[in-house]
Amino acid sequence: MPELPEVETVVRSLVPHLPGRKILSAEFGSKHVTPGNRGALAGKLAGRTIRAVTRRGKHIVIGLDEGTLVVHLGMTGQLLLDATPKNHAYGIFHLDTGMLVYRDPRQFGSIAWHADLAKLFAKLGPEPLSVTVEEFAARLKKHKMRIKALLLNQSFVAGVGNIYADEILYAAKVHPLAMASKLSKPRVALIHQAMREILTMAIEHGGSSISDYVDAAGERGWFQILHNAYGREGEPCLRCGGAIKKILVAQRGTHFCPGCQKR
DNA sequence: CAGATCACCTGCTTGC
DNA sequence: TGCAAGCAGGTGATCT
Repeated sequence: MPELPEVETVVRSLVPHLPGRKILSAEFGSKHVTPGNRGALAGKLAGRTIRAVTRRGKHIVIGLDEGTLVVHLGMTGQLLLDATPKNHAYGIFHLDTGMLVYRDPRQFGSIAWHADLAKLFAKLGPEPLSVTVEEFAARLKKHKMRIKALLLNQSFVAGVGNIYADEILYAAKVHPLAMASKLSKPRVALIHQAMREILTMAIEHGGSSISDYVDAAGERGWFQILHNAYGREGEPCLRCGGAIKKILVAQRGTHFCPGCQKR
């Protein structure tokens, strides 16, 4: 589910509600989502006051009066405010008023407490909505990788996932298998601009709900209706009318238009 | 370093 | 209808 626009939407839906609230207690029920000593984690959180909720890449960063709670939604994670815990609720935070529930059927997400955020984020690339075109171009030059694989690499830019990588390359008319370091300056600028526009528009639409993504209030996003490439295999390209093709790049399903996207 | 392969886990869709 | 295979928004380990 969750790439930068979805995580940003979840964060924005939490910001009006969480800061100032106190975590009275917490319970965790998955050794995958919360590896290690789950009782110790609950102990770390009990009594803490939430100061702020922000985002870094695909991570939800919940600043506490002592340390930081970092939540990653993996593929199917949901952070729900004042929801009744249903199946797959592997994290429950009892607040002074209401509760916060973490659901994650596939358990690929993670919940952890960190004293040192700098260490956790040391290998993360820049934010795609903040990185300048100059820095973006300079970083591209350093990698002999396929552009699609590079966009997915969180140490290159933090937050782009499989849906938005496809949409960005479609908008920029760049073939997903193009070699990153060999892209011309104008094409790099097109990718950079497309990245900004697509992610910004997706945030404005509350992200993309393909199957189970919802924000903290349980609201679905609407950007999926504006997808031009992702999930449109065999359907006509909205620019040239040719069929959208699906191939495998970096082991991920990759949708593009062979007619408009050149290497 | 690039990148392929596999693994983690559940649930939904597809094909026989 | 039933069942097995395939696939899914992510990431990290391991091997070539």
